[in-house]
Amino acid sequence: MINIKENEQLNILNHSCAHLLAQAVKHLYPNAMFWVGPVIEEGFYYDIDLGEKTLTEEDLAKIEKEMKKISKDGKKIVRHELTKEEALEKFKDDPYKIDLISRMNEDETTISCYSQGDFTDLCRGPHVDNVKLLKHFKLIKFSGAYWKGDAKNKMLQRIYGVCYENEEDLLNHLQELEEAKERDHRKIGKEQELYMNHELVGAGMPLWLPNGALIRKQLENYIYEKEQKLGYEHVYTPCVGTVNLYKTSGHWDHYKENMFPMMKVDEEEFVLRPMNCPHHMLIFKNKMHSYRDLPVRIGEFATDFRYEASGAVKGLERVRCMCQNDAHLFVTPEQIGEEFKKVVSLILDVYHDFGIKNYKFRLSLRDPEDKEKYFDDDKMWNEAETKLREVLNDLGVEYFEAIGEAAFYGPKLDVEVKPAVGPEVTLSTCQLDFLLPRRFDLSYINKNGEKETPVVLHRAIFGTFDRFTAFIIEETKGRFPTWLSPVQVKVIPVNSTFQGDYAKQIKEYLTENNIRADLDDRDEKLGYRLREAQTSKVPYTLILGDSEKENQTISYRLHGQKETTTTTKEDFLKMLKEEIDKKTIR
RNA sequence: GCCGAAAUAGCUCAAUUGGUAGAGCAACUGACUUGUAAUCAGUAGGUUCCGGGUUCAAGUCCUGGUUUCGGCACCA
Repeated sequence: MINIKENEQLNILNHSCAHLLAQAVKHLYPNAMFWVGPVIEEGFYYDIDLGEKTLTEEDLAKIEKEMKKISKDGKKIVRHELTKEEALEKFKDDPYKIDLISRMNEDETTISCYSQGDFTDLCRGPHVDNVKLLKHFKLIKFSGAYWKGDAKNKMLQRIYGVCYENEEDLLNHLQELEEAKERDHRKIGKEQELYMNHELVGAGMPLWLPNGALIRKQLENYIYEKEQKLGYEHVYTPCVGTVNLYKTSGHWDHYKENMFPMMKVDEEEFVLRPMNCPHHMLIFKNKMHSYRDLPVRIGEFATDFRYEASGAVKGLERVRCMCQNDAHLFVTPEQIGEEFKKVVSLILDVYHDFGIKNYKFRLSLRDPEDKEKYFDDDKMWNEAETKLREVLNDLGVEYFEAIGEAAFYGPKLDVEVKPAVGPEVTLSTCQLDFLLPRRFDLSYINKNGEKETPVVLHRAIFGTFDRFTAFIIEETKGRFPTWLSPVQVKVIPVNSTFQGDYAKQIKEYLTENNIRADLDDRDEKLGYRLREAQTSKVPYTLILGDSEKENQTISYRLHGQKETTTTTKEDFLKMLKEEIDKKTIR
């Protein structure tokens, strides 16, 4: 999909279209007041105060119609400058504009406006020079949005739209939106019986069905092997902990609102755990460590519970019960760089295996002004942030910095990906932490026989298995690579009466050799069963008839292909095994 | 949590102003015995998300809740 924001022509077009939208809204709702109408990757939006009025689908259609009408009228778009005083006078009844005008810098003497026909709006521009150039647009959706993005403020109404230079591009865009819906993991999750939800279980509490559970198990095995080879030690720890555990870690003060509420048993207070760091800290503390032992890498596939806002839960992507691919790395200060590098390399390695290409590294830093949110120790923060930058620059990894996105205990590197539908999410993360080891009074003995506090790296390569599975469903559009497919081979006898035994025999042969094979010897036409094998996206379909039986061969067809290849069962198995071992992406 | 919308058979969806809840696919039964993307016929399947209300009458209207969807806010 084209990034409209980064395409100069489309950027101007879409921003101009936002003004056209505002003008149309003003015609239909004269009391409407306007906040801002920026261009975003997928088009534009405008935040509008419509007073008591809330929009409907029909309203959207009306607005669009009015926009077409204004466009046809073909008024010129004219830029003019106002002094601050003139602007304040002109928009004196509009608190939103006054807010914008009052933000003018000291050195700015005038503020620019754009007028088109009967409509004028503050704007830096640039714009196209006539509304008639805005022809190929579509209003996509509308919703509430907080003024200035702050939940404490009033909610305005936001209308999203998109504009292109020609009808073909617009239609392409709309078609891409439709196609994105087709690969939404929630749709495929239902079609392929990967997971389900039930209102009795609760929102954000997915139940993994056999097919989904199988995929997840493969992912677990895959990353477990990788981590073992890299010197990780895996543990199991309880999903419930005392409140004191989280008071010790400091999480209680920062996140108790987002935890499932405390439960009291006799005189003890417990919570469902929202993360595993405290447990792993205590495991480290369980014995003395020499600097020679470090890094110590404690890994766990750990189930956590977070009380995500009701409006935030989404399929497998944002849930209230999740399983983290978690690990805590205990290192000496000198080892930070090297160990951080290893984590980034592991991320790159895994993404390569899965063929993941569209991702962004985000260096999440604290907002130094926000003393509330972040642990207050400037030296620690500066040290940590410098260290991460150093390593990233050293590795030559492209990244962007995000102020105010850090964890309360330290900066982090996040990997952002875009799901089929909805905003970007974090997949992998690696966080630097000087605080937690101190709070748990962790130590190791250094070269000089002195106690020293280790530094901790929190990291999750898959993030959570839930979210990673969601992502991989969308990446593959439900056409999983053979090693991940719940069913790898569908065995179909041409006629179940005549070749059924042979098919059964082949199916058994594959099953005994650890291939997930399914026999479809139903009394249905071959075409019907083949069609079903194709639509269910099974990687390999075996077709066994009289000629295969006589020659003791098998004929197979790869998903999405018409051609059939005939070979022996031994050669077929060998080929399959090789493909599965290599974890080849189809 | 906030602003909207939605919830009907296992799935995808119908049901006019409030007036007998239907279809396709799937399932089951039978016939057909099949060589590369849907054989035919029949059967069964519903407290219309859950409470409460209005009405002679509610899938439809009102109301409280749950879940889902589109955004916003949040995301250790």
